[in-house]
Amino acid sequence: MSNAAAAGAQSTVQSVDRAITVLEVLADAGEAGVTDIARKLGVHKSTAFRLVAALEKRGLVEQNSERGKYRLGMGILHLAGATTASLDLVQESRPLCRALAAQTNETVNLAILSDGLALYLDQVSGSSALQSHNWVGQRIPLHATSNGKVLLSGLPDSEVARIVRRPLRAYTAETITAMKGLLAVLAAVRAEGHAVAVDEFEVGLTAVAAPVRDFHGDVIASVSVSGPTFRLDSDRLDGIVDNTKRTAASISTRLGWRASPTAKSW
Amino acid sequence: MSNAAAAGAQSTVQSVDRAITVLEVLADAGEAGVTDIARKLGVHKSTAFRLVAALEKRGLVEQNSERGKYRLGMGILHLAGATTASLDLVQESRPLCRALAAQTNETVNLAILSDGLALYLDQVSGSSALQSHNWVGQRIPLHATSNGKVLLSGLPDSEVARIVRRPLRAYTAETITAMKGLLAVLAAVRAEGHAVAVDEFEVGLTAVAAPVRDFHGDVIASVSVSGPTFRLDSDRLDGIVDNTKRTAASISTRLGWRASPTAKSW
DNA sequence: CATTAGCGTTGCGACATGAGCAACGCGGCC
DNA sequence: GGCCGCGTTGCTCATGTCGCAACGCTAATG
Repeated sequence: MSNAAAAGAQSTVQSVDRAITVLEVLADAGEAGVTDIARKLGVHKSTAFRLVAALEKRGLVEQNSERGKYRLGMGILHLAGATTASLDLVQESRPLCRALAAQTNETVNLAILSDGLALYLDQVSGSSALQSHNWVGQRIPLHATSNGKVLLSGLPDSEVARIVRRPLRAYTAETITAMKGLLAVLAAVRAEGHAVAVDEFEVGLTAVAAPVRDFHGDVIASVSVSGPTFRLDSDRLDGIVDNTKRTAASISTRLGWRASPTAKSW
Repeated sequence: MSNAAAAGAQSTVQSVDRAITVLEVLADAGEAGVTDIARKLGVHKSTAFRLVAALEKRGLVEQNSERGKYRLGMGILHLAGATTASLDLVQESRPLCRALAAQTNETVNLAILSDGLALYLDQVSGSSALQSHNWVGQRIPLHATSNGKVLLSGLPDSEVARIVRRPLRAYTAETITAMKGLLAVLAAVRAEGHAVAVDEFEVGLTAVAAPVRDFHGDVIASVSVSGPTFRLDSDRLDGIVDNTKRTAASISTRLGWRASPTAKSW
C-alpha cells in the first residue's frame, strides 16, 4: 500500500514500526490527538487509535483527560531507567561521578554524542541534592555547552562541521555562533583536556567538562560539573577543572583506556 | 462482549503488545537472546526475532555484537527525554495535592531539597478559612519539619550529616537538636514511610509528610499536610498519614515509580 | 578432529489479525 | 439549534504476521 512513507528499508513488523512512530511523534509534539497522529502516520484514524490504545494499556503513553490528547507516559521512564542501568558506561562511572559531586557540591552530568546533540545519560546532584530539573534523557546543543564541546573535541574538524546542527543558535550573548570560532575553541579543548562554558547556554549557568575515553583512546563521553556562575567563580574553577579531569581519567581507566585491554567482553 | 467495563483485556494490537513485552523483558533482564525472549513471550523463536528486529531498526533495542544478545537502546532515552520534559513535578502533583487538600481540609505543600534546606514548590490550601501564609518559594530547615525529615530520609546517614546545616537550631522546645536523635528519627521515617512534626518548627503547627519517588526509587520530593496542632489531634492524624502516603505514592507512580512488589497494607 | 548442540537468522505458506470503513456519542462553535 | 470535529467502536475483508523448518555459524563435546 502507501507504506512508502519511510522510503527504503522494508519494515519488519509493520504494527510495531508504526507504534514506534507514534511514540516519536508524541516525543516530538509533546502531545497529540488521535487524528493528528493518524495524519502524520498516513493511516486511518481507527488504526492510529488502536496503536495508541495498545501503548496506553502498557503505560507507554497517557491521555490527558478522559477524552483528550495523548502524550508519552511513565512506562517510558521505567524503560529508560533500565536502559541506563544496563549501560556499562553509566555503571562504571556512577561511583566516580558521585564522588565528584560530593567533592564539588555541584551537579555532575555524564553525556554522550547522539544524532548531532549531547544526550545526558546520568546525573548526580551535589549538596543541593535534588534539583528541580533532571536532565537525564535530555538532548542539548553541542556548541553551547561544555559537554558538547568536549564531545566535539574528539572528532576531526571536518566531522565537526558535518554533524553540528546549523546555524549555531545563540542562546545567550556568550554563545559561540561562528563555526570558525567553535573550531578554535575545540582546538584549545584538545590541548587543555577540558572545556568550560560560562553563560553560553543559559545566563548564570557555568559548566566544566572533561573527556571520557575508551580503550582505543576515542572520546566516547563527557563528564561535567555545573552550577550557578556566581558559585563557580575563578577561584574555585581551577580546582573543579582539575577534579573533573581526574574523574574523567579515572572513568576512562575503568573502561580500559591505557590499561589492560581485559575489558569485560561479551 | 459489548460490555465496556471488562473490555480492558481486549482491544489491543497483538504485535505491539508483544513488542512492549519484549522491552519489559529486556528491562528486567538487562540483556537476553532471541530464544530467551521467545520463551518468556510464549511465542515462536522467529516471531520474537522479528519483533526484536523491528525494535532494533528504530533504535529501541541494540545488540551487543554482530550476532549476540539484545539490550535496550538509546532510542528509549530519546523518548525519555521528551517524557520528562512534559512531566513536570509541580504540574503532575497538583491535581493530587488538590484532592488531598480537599479530603483533609488542611494545607498541602510540595517540597524538594535545595542547598541544605527544604524548598517549597507548591501549596494548596484546604477549605479551612484559617490560611497560613504562602510557603511557596520559602526555604526552611530540614531537621525541624516533616518535609525536611522525609527529604533527608532518602539519603544515607553520611550524606545527611554532610548537608544538614549545623548547629541544629532549636526553633521550639520540641525541635530535634542532636544529630544522633535526628538520624534515629530518619531511620523510623524510612521504616514507616512518613514523617510527623508536632510543634517542632513552630508551636501549634503540626505537619505530616511522605516521600515522592522518581523512577529510580530515589526520593525527589516530599508532600505534606499541615495545620494547627489542635485540629490535627491523634484521632485525625492516622487517617491523614494514610492519605498523605497514598497521595505521595500516586504522584510517584505518575513519575514512573513502580510500586514495590510487596502487597500494600490497605 | 569430527560431531553435536545451541544460537541467531531467513524463505514460505496458511491463517489469525489488524486495517479501513462507517457510524456513534460527545463537546465546542458558529 | 445545527454544525463540525473530536475520540471511540462493531464489522468485514485481505493483509500483514506467525509458526514451521531449514540454514550458517560458533563453541563446546566426544
